[in-house]
Amino acid sequence: MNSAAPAVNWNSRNTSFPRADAWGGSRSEMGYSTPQRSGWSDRASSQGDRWNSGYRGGRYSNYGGRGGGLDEFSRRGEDGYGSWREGLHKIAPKNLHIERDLFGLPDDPDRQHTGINFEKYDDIPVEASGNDVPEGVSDFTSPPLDSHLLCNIELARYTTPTPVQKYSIPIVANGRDLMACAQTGSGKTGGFLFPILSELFKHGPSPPPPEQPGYTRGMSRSRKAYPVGLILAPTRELASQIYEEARKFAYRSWVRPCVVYGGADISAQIRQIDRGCDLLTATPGRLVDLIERGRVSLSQTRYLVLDEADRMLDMGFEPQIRRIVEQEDMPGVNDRQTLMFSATFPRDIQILARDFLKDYVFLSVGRVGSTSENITQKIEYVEEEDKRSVLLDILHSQPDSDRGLTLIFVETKRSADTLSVYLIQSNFPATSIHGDRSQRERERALDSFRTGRTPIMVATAVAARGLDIPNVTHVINYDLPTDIDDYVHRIGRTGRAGNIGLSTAFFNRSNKGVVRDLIELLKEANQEIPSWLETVAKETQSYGSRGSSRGGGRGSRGGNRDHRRFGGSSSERGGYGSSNEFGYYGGGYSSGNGGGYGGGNYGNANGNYKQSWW
DNA sequence: AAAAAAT
Repeated sequence: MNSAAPAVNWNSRNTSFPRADAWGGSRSEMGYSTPQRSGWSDRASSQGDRWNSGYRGGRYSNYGGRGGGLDEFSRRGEDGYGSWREGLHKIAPKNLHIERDLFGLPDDPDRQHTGINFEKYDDIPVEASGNDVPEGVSDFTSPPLDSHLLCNIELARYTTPTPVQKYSIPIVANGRDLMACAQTGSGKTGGFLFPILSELFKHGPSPPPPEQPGYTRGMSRSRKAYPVGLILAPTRELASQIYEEARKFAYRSWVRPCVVYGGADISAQIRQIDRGCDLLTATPGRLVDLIERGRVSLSQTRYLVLDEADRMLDMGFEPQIRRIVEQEDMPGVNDRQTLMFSATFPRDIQILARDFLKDYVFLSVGRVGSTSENITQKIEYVEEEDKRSVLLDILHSQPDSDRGLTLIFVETKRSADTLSVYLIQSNFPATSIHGDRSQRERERALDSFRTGRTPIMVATAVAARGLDIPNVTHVINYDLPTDIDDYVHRIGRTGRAGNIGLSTAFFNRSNKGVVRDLIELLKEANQEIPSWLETVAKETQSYGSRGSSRGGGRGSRGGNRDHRRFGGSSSERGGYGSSNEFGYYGGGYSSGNGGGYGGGNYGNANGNYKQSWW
C-alpha cells in the first residue's frame, strides 16, 4: 500500500464510522467492513522487526524489577514482555513469578478487591451523548477486545465491564474521542487501559520515528522514548497506581508500560524508559522535564489520556498540560485519540475538552456502588479542642475484628504530622501521608496502610482523590474541607467495591461555609441530618450558597452534563432526568471543529441539580 | 488558607 506518513493514515481513521482502519490488517472479525488502508502496520512489519529485536528483544530488558531473578528471566525472554515481529504479536511465555507479583494469589485477601465485580451495574446511571454514540458492550469478549487482553482481564478477575468500560471499549475501538465524567471506583482506569491496550495488541507499535535511527545503534547513544500511549495524572500516587494496572493488562504483550513522576530519582526513570516505553503514565512536571532533556518524544503518541482532569486544573497544571499537548511534538487532535476523565465538568474543563478533543462522545457515569447506598455519613459537632479525644473515643470503639482501614483527613500537612504522632503515642498503629513527606515516605505510608500494617492513616488532600485503597471501612473528616467536592471525594475512599462504608465528620463553627452544601448532599444520600446542623444552616443564611461562593467561575460541581448541542442522536441510559437543565454556559463558544458549543442559554450557576449517584 | 507538583 501507499506509504503515506503515519499521521495521515492516523488521521483517516477519524473520517468515517465505522472507521477506516489506519493499521491495515483484517478487521472483518470486528464486523467493520474496512477498506484496507495501511501504513502503520506495513511499516511496523517491515521495520518493526528491527525495531523490536533491537529495542525490545528482551536481552537487556530486566525491567519490572521486584528483587532479583528477573535478569535471568529476561535473558531467556521470560521477563513477561512479548514482542511484535513481522506484523504479529508474539506473546511471551507465562511467568508465574511475575504473574503472582502482578495479580496476587487467587486467595490473597489483599487482592480480592482489585478485580471485584458488581452485580448492580444496571442501577448505575449512565448518560452517553454525542454524534453516533457506539452501542455499549455488555461483556468482555473478543471481538471487540483483543484475545490476549481478555486473558489478562481474566487473571485480574474482572468478569463484567463497569458502565464506563461498556462504553469506552466501543468508543475507543471506533476511533472516537471520549470525555467521561466518572469517579475513581467507576472502573475508569480499566476504562481507558482496556481499549487502548486492546488496540495496541491488535496493531502493534508505531513505525520507528525517522529522526531516530539510533535504535539500531546499540546503547551508546542516549535514546529517546516514543510512547504510543500517554496518560497524564495529577498526583504521583495516582500515576503509580495507573502504572500498576497497566503492568497487569500489558503482561506478556509487546507493550511496555512506564511511569515517571517527580520526587523520585530521574536517572532510574530514564533507565526504565530506555528499556522500552510504549505506554507512559506521568505527572506533568516530570514529563516536561524529560521532554526538555530529550528523553521522551510524543511524536508517536496516538492515545492521550487525561485522568482527573479537573483536579489537574485545580492544581494549576494547565500550562504544563497545554505545553505537553499543544506545544511539543504530539500529533494534533485529529491525529490522535484523546480520552479525558474528570469528576466534574465545569467551564474550564469544557474548554479543555473543546481544545483537546474532536467530536467526542460525552459520558456521565455514576460510581459503582453509589455513596447513598453504601456509605453511612455521620456528622458530629466537635469543637476544635475536643477533636483529639473524640477521635480516640471513636478509634477505641472500633472493633479490631473488622480489620478495616481508617483514613483520617486533616487540612494541613502540619496537623497530619502532629496527629499521627499523637495517635502513635496513644498506641494506635498509624501513619501519615502528605505532600511534605518524601516520595519514599509517602509510598511507604501508603503501602503500610494498604496492607494493614498500620490500619490508620492521617492524610491531607493528597489522598483525597483518585487513590483506590480497598478495605477502607471508615473515613474520618477530622477537619472538614471547605469545598464540598473534596468532602465527596474523601468519603468516597470508603464504601468501595460494594462494601459498606462509614464516614464521620467533625463539624464546628469554622465549617459553616459548607453547611448548606453538606445538608444538600446528606439529603440526597438519604442520610440522617442532625437538627443542630439545620440550625446552623439557618443561622448562616447569607452565604454558603453554591453559586455565590464560586462566583460563577470554576464551579467544581459543574454538572456532569454534555453542554454541546446535537442535531443528531443522543442516547440516555439510567437515572438522569432530562428536566434539570443547568450549566455554566451563558454565552457559548463558537465551535472550532465539529460539535462545539452551541450557545445554549442555560440557567445560572445556582442550579439545584443533583447527581443521583453521590 | 492549604494542598499538589520539576529541581
